[in-house]
Order: sequence, then structure tokens, then C-alpha cells
Amino acid sequence: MKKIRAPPFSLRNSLECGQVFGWRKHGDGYAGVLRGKKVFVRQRTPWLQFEGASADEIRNYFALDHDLNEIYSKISVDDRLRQAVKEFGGLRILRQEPWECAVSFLCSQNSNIPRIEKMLYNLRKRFGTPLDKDTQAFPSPAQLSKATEKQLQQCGLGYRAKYVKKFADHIARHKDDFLALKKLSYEKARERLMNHLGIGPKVADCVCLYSLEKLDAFPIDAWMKKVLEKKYGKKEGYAKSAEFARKRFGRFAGYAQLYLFAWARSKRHSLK
DNA sequence: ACCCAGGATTTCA
DNA sequence: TGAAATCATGGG
Repeated sequence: MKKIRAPPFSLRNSLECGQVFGWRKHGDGYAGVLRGKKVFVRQRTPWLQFEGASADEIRNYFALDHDLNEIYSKISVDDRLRQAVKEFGGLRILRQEPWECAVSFLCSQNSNIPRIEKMLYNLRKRFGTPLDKDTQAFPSPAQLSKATEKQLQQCGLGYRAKYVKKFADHIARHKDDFLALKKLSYEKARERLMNHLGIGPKVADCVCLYSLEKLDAFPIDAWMKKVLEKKYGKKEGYAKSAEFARKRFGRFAGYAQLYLFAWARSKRHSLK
């Protein structure tokens, strides 16, 4: 088992906050797949122990280069954020693979986290490359484009099957689209993502934030909408609310969003 | 049985 | 242009 000294970091908060759906608890750590390889990770402060990937791959995926102290100082603009930062300290926005991230959030719409995890598990199980008896890599665009819409529905995707099918067909033929997106500005990348059927403002923002390093993206889902309405008095539409958030929280608004999201879900009853 | 979910698209006034 | 209906399905 290899190990690296981790800066302020919480593996649990980062993997269980709802930004990613492919890891499963295994003993006192987590098992998952990184760049097509089976990986196991566990945290024993101050060490992050891992096997199956290189130290650079781990550092990059878990974004250990993000300066959390700087980010916290920028987003802690009110008591609510300070509380969320305290409660979910060490939560980092990961660098997910854009393709898997996009499919994940295509599936996420109008659903809930347990069910999303199930859909994605079904996709891996049925169309991914097996790595061992209970681990499958997430299917590549080519693998997923071989699935029929009906098969995707059988994985529990419902009406989202059509969206995923069309998306997979397109990406399979335009392999390098995501490489280009990383180089674009947040606004341009978001705009291009939204040209795909089924990708609207919220899904595009999630892909930008969680896989394209656009840390100023501010996805607004049902939870964030409640927070913005009940706690910040913003009842306006998506664009204006997101603009308000970026102005309030600054260039790391995406981090503020994820901490608020985690905070809101942990307080679902008192938030209502 | 009911409401909701990390929404987006289509339809209709 | 903007609100309302519709989409497929499972968790709570």
C-alpha cells in the first residue's frame, strides 16, 4: 500500500457528498476505478493510503493541489458558510473524468442519489469492462454507444435513456470534444454542453464544476433552490440566482455551492 | 396512495 | 415569453 501525506482533506466528505457516484465503501476505505484501473483508497491522517494508481494520479483526482485555506477564506462570507466549512471540512471538489461525469449528471436529473447510484452501477455492470468479479470500469463512449435505448431503460434510466444514447453516439464519434472543453472558458464550455439534448443549465454546471475545473460554476438543484430562497431571499430564476451566488461567493463559488449542498442535505428537516 | 428527487423538454396560453 | 404539463422510476 502506497501513501502520501495529505493536506487538509476528508476522503469521506469528498466521496459521500453527492458529487460522485462510483465509489463503494470497502473495509475502512473505498474501492473505485481510476483511468480504467481498480483503485483502493483509505485515509489514516495524516496519510492517504492507496493502491492501484500512481501518487500523481491520486493527487490529481482528489485535487490535493487545491488550496483549501485560500478557498475557505474566500467563501466564508457569512455564518452559514462558516458553519458548513466547519462541518464538512476537508471536502474537495474532485477532478472527475468528464465523460463519466457528464453521463452521471445526465442520469441525475429529477432523481435521487440512491437511485442515481443504482443506474450508474447498472451501466457499469452491463456495459463496462470487468476488472475483477465485483468491479467494472465505467463504459467508454464506444461501449455505451453499443447499447440500445431499450437496454439503457432496463438499467433504470427511464426517459433519460434517450439522452444518454444520443450523447454516447456523439462522443464516440468526437473523442476529443472534452479535451477542447477544458481549454474553453466556463461560459463557452457550458454553452457547448447545453447543445446536447438533455443537458440543461444545471447538468452543464455540474460537468463544468466537477470535471472541467470551472470552479466558478454554481449548479442550482432542488436543494440549492431551497437554500437560496429560504436563507438568502432569492426567488429569481436560474441565471440570476447563479449570478447572485458568483457575486457573493467569488471565483470559488462552486466550492461554496458544494458545501451549502452538503449542509442543506444534512439539515433537510429544519430546512424544509 | 402520495410526494419528491442534484431537471429538461415540449406544449400551450 | 413564460408558465404548466410531461417525461420514467424508485426512495422515503
